[in-house]
Amino acid sequence: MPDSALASTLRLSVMRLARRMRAERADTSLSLSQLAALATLDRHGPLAPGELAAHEKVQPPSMTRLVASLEAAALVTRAAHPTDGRQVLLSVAPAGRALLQEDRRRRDAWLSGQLRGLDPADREVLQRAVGVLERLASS
Amino acid sequence: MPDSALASTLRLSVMRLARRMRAERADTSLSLSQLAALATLDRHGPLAPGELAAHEKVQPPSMTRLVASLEAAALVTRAAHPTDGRQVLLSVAPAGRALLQEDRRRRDAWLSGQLRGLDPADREVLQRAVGVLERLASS
DNA sequence: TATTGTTATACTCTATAACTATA
DNA sequence: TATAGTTATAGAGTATAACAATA
Repeated sequence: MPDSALASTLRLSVMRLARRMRAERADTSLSLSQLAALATLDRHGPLAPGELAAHEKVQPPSMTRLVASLEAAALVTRAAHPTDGRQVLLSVAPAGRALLQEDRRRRDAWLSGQLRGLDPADREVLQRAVGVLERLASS
Repeated sequence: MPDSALASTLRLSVMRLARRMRAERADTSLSLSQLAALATLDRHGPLAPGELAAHEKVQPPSMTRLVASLEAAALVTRAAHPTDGRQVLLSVAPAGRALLQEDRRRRDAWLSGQLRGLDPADREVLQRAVGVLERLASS
């Protein structure tokens, strides 16, 4: 199989699987943007709105609105910056952390179930492929 | 590696790679919705707007607007239904087909380039993983 | 004067509800 | 009366421009 054919089939299968997994969380009350911002805040620890906007590749005004909705849902809290009065520090509230864990658990539950239905040989193939996929994604 | 751990790492790598590939077509003038509708019309052949809306999982009024934009760009053409005066049949115009091919070519070009940079052993792993990913996506 | 964040406003995409034309 | 499609209108989500507060 030449690279071009492998590229086409790999692209299609990855895109389809991503779409399938995304569909598996259709019942969450948060939008993907809100969930992504919350997850980033959880990974990086407390961030200012501007920094969070930069991480999420949205403009500051968009992040203002996004954060306001997360705050209204009591998923993030805001605190004054210790030295710079202009800045604000956002943190994930306990309820936000719980929501993230629940969301991950639900998505992984579906995929885990699918994986259990595979031949051991197929699981072995996937396990070796994961590292390669990861390298492709970050290149 | 237990299924749950494989599930987590597989989910992350697939999602990241999908995002990376999507980013590789940021310069196309069409939105993802427009491109998807055009591709579906290309795959299935002539369809009525309502059928196309059902395929794309959007409501008919949304498809009306979507189709109008594709028509304005001369990417699809519309024809009267032979027997039912209420219906309309949409087809991909030559320019639409050319655009689809160009879009696929550009995305595969990026991925092909990445694949050429891999060890032969890694390509072998991917080749065997593609089938498994495809089965997961369609389950 | 520069920087951080917010408010005001507009655009895109999609939805539901109401309307028109044909069966 | 039922169906296919369109138009009218509204609600997310994100953008740019203008503004307020602090450094």
